[in-house]
Amino acid sequence: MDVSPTNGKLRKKPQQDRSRHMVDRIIEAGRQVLVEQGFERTTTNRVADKAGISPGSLYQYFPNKQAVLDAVIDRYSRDFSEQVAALVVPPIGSDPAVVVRETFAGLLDVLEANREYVRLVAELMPPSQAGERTGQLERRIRDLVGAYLVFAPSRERIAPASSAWILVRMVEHLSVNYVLESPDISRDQFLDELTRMTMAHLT
Amino acid sequence: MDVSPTNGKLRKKPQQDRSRHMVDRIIEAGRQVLVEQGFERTTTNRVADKAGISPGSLYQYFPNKQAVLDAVIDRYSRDFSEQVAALVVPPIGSDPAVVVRETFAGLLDVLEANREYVRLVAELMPPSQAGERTGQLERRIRDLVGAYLVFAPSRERIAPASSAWILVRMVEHLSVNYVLESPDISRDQFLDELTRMTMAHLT
DNA sequence: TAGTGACACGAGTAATTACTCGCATACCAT
DNA sequence: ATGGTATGCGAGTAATTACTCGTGTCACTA
Repeated sequence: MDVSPTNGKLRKKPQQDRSRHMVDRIIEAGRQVLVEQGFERTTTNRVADKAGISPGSLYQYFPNKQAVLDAVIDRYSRDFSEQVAALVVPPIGSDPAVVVRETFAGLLDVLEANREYVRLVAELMPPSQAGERTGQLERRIRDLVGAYLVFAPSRERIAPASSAWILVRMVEHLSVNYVLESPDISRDQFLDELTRMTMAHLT
Repeated sequence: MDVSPTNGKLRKKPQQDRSRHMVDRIIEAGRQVLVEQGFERTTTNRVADKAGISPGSLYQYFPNKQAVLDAVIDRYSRDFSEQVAALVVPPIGSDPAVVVRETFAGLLDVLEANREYVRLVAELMPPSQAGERTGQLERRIRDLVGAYLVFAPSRERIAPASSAWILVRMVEHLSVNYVLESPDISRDQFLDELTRMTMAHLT
């Protein structure tokens, strides 16, 4: 299993509709195999098989296995990123606690709507790709938190880098795990606690 | 790479000193390869090579590859568990915030002292073994948190299962990541924030 | 319709893997 | 010492892997 640092580029640009459709089928098959069989069992042959094509055809457009995986993640994260970005709606002047809570509620919605993607980057992908793996989720959430800080009343702002580290990680980890594990705790209660801890963390 | 559910038992009990020493060498070699090369590159042949023995000898005592990995984790976690267990020293009547902070400080010490083990279960091991993986760390920390709750003043107690879920995950994830990533945030500040958020979470 | 390049195929290859087996050697009780 | 048993060896095997290449088919242009 070659997990070398690879570009996610296509080897050749598909020019006919037929081949564009094939690239699509490969990515979709990659997603399915990844989700159904897990990372270890995701082989190029299996992906080709699932897509109903030959291994040779797969390599016509993807330079290597990693490129296929990258393409799968790419397709997913595009949607996800847009949805998270759309959450940044700062009603200035409102009660900060309310804004925080509503933002977290929105985040939870997005995570739930993208449960499969979340599971993919948080569970299925091997830690060897951790740099990229957590980056995906974390960067988005950091943006979200950061965007809030810009508009938040100054006394609510947290220290530049250090405390943001804590906040981002807490929010990300708790939210992701809440969605993935569906623990025995109501959504409202979860949001309450998360908000309360966040507010306690803000100066 | 066969990652099937396996027992961690030895195939044969070593009876002479010579062979007991060999089992030792294998486990130690397994640890080294795991840490130095990562999970993907940890093969039975490499472990045998590192131990300076033949692949055949490895399989004299270990039924399969997984058993070797299990043995490595086992050896580590024994130490770790004992150290965490030793942290449960409840000075009743003291200021709860102080007790919480000191307990977290102790936890941080233990994590730092076992940084290699923490990295192993949190980063190096594949998520496919997540059930066991996070279990290792999480169970210990849950014990720690739970033990505190027993002695805490009743008004500080958190709701039985639901809120404990949040608390345990927050403490575990933040502490582990603090130790692993060594972020640009002082130990005191980190402990302050962690304590404050925890106290905010307690009723 | 002929021709040309894009496309698809799938058997094949070299590398790596976990694991075995027949045989040699070291140890120990008698 | 001698026999038996525990120990150790390492070449070898079957399976799996990522990836290639020669061959044939398709679609578009002239």
